[in-house]
Amino acid sequence: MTARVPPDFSARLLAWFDVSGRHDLPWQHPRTPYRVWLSEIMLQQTQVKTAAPYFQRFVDALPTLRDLAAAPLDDVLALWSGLGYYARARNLHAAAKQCVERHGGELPRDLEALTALPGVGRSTAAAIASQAWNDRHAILDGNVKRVMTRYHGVEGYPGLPAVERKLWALVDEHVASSQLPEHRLADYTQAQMDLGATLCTRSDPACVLCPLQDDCVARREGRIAELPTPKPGKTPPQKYAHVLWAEDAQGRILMLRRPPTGIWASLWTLPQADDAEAARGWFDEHLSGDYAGALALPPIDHAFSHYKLQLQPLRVRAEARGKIGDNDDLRWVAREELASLGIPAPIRKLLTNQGA
DNA sequence: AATTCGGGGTT
DNA sequence: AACCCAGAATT
Repeated sequence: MTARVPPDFSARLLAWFDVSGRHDLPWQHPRTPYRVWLSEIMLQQTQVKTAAPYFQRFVDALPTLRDLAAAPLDDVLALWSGLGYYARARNLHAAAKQCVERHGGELPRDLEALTALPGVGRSTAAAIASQAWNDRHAILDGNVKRVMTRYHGVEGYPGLPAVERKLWALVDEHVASSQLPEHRLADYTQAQMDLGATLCTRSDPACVLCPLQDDCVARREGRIAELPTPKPGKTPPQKYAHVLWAEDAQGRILMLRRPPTGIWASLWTLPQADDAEAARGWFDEHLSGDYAGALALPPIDHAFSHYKLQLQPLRVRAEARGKIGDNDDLRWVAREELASLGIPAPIRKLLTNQGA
């Protein structure tokens, strides 16, 4: 299904971008490869409004790729704390080290080398190359998928491999257009994302303002509300766990670092157990105190994309039974120190809300 | 190629 | 509560 691309497609899009695009995003000034890369990683599955303050804080703390590579992982995770998808932070850190070792401390200007970096896939690599160096590569993120499915009337959930394959073919065809000047690939990439984010939105798109409205299939056929095809629904399983909020006489909280893989990898959390008995067992093994007098706090509901988790917090005064502190993955943490640790959002909320 | 992984915000 | 969001890694 090779769809025809009007010769003035990119010209119309760029003209719209010059007037109505976003030209003042934090990573655009200055637009260095490091800042472009960082922004692209932060913006994976994350809206601009959410990522922007994190970006500013991150580059203030770690202004260059070499700063990032030299920083402890805990510092990077702390800067990421609250942003979600923490594998992105670990991959970012690993990729920075890789750039120092293999690419002279710079991002490689090569699509394959970029894709070889952890956390960088085809679309992100193309976004970096086009935005940092105006190289001619097509991206396919959520915004572009939405624009393309509507403009070309592509049916089927865009996350399906077969549909995604069609969409890649389409965006490649668009970017190959001779009407797209060499020096405007960065703008072209940004224009598509801006169009998708600000105008061709999921619900109630502003078609009357769209530079592509005249030849948009969804618009012409009145199928704007049906495209892109929504994700097939499925009910995620409900899981339960208990978390132990143990506090010593000085008001410090016992926290542990999760393993480097799996959920909340490498983040600091409260000790967690599958059920009440296991929680009691963990307490008896590591702590002593008035477990019977523990306070059961209101349960926390947290949703992941593939399951739901309800956490039952139990707050208890305790002291260490053996030595705690000689193990780097389990230690007492003062409240003032919480801000500097990478902590999952629901746990941070629990510790902060129920404060002193 | 298909499946799995995964956190916060919005509606 | 369902759904969305500048996807990548794994199998």
